[in-house]
Amino acid sequence: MPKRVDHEERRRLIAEALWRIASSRGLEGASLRDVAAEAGISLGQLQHYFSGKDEMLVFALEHISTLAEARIRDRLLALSGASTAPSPRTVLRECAAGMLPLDDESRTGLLVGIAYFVRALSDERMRRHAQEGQPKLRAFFADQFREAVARGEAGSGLDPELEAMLLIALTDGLTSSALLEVITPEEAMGLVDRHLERLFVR
Amino acid sequence: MPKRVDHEERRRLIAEALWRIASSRGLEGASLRDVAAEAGISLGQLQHYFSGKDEMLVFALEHISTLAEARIRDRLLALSGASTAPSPRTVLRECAAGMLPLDDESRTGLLVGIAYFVRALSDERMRRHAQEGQPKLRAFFADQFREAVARGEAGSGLDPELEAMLLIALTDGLTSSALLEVITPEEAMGLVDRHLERLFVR
DNA sequence: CGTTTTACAAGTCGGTCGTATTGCCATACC
DNA sequence: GGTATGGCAATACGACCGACTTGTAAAACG
Repeated sequence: MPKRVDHEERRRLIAEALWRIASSRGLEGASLRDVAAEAGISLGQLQHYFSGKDEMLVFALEHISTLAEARIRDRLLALSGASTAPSPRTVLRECAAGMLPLDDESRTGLLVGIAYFVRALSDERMRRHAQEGQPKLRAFFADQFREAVARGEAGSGLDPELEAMLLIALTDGLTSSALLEVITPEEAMGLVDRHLERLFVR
Repeated sequence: MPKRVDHEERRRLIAEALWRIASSRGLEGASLRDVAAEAGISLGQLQHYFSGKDEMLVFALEHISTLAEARIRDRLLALSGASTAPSPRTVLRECAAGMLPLDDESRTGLLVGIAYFVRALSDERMRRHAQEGQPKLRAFFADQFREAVARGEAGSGLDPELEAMLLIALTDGLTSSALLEVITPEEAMGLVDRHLERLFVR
């Protein structure tokens, strides 16, 4: 055998090349040849690491959602490191911030996510993947709202599950507007704050 | 010349065939041949009515947004016909309902809209089109909120412009979730009601 | 040291895409 | 009634696409 190569590492490299293309030209506009060129490798080499286009797509999706999750997790860890037990409101704000296209990295990630979202709309198998992530996030948000109510930081008339869905939908919608440049990412964040301010007692 | 044909009528017919494909397979999956087949005509005939694919796409987009607008307008007219001067809250609720995928027609329209939205993300010219619609809707929503504040039906601390953006973003986000079948359209409508209930005084 | 296995390159294949070309038929007009 | 013209069909073209096959070099292993 020739030099031993870390397969996973190479696959990640290729996935990142795919993101760069998908975020600028869309997922449909990312051919195997384009991705290979973007990654600086040959088509043959790319095919050596993925059995087909579908496998590459799925791998890249799982990898990017893992990264996005980690990014938010880091954000939360940094938060709970500073003071003891951050308030639910702060946690929710920070999560929402992590879901908005506030920097180039998350912007790229969101564009890629939308490309997959579109495919999920007409692809049964992809839809399953896309549906999996949301309940987990919703449960986490709901927990935060529950905690807030328990602490008396939010009104008791507040339904944690419903508010979780509302906040997620709101963030998603603001993300769309921001990506379309109808509003700026900063305005989007301001609107999230506005929404949260209404939910939590002063 | 042979039999005279209503060009606009034919173009609309073709546009509707395009929607049916775009709503099930996405815009990228709609080739001229597919659209022609769906419309029950030959590729040559389709080409006779559109100078190229781009022109067909733009026409279909303008046509569908016109229809969606008319649908909501009808809804509002039916509303103001029943009683005198419907409350802003009712108007906003009805608009939001018109923007959600509550029936098959609006569902198809939204899927097509998303297909265009995606293209707009990476296509400068399409983005202009997409950006145009929102300010008008936002201004209308803001007017409703202003009216509500003036009538004393909503708290005076409410910023009409911000609330308009929030409601639009929320509706968009809920639409995405509903199309992905993470929530049902009825749940989406319920969440809009929940949001509106918080904004308006009881 | 020879064999096997891995990493990669290059080319080919059938298919589909948007577009352009060509031609025929039917009709309206001079 | 010839002819110009609009409606439409058929076909071809060049550029891609994803998948597959083949060839080659190099490193690990017996």
